[in-house]
Amino acid sequence: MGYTIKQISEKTSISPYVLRYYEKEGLLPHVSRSDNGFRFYSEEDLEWLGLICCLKNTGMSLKQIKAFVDLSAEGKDTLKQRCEMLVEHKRNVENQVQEMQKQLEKVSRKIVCFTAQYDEYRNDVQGGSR
Amino acid sequence: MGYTIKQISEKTSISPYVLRYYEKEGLLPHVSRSDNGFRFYSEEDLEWLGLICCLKNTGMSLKQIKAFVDLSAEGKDTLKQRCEMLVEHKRNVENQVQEMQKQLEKVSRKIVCFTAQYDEYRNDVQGGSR
DNA sequence: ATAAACCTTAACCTTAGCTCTAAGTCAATA
DNA sequence: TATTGACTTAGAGCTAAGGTTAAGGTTTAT
Repeated sequence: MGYTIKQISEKTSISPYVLRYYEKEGLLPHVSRSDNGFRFYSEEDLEWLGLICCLKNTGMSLKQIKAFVDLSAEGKDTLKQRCEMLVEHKRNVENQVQEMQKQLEKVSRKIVCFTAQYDEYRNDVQGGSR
Repeated sequence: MGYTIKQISEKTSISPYVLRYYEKEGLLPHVSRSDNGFRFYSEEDLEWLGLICCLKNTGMSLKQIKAFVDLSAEGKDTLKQRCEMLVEHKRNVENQVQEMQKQLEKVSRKIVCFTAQYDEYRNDVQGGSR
């Protein structure tokens, strides 16, 4: 029932430095402490961290994540707002992905073009089959 | 038949500073000069710039782009290598996109979860329909 | 002759996200 | 009891990437 910073670090592959840094920056508030003052992470903290990572992995900045966390701290009144935030983030990422795929199309065309040039070059220089 | 740095800047929305910077970093070599020493970009330069942007937009670092450009400078012998480079880049980006979509799935689930919580909250607090 | 557009070199800036150091506390172990 | 090791804090420093600007100068058009 609860983990040390090291255990969380191992579970998440986030270094203790970063875990403290995230907490300091307000991304992961309410982490409780043992009697000795050591951080003591609950299952809930671990879940939060999961969401944070997920947002981070989809390109949300720590600043934006903090905004989200701050809203959460205000309680259920902000549920709708938070929901909208996630929806918008999702939309943004989807757009980025789409844009990326469009650019990838261009890369693909370049590849075709380069491949053709290479084939031609092979024929020219090495006279054909190999 | 050729453009000044300003014209290229307008065509590409890349600032003159950045155009010079790219050139200095070797991303866009061979830009010729007028008699007065001013840069004079050819259609080919413009095309190169297009490829550069495309690679950049798909997340290739300037360093990697330079590596690609350097290979090009070595002539047709490196055609195959360049081709492979593009193919690998494409594969990388596709993987990233896929990973992104996986993470987006998680976000979607969170949204469902938040929406449910919000609905419940609405019923609780405001007694139902609105 | 004055301003606009360009040139070069090289220093500087910004953002983002860590990463580490120093100095100290606490608990278990030799 | 002394040492080791896991933790604590505040705050400085680092890295990477990609610009951006300043200073001082030349050329070309009005």
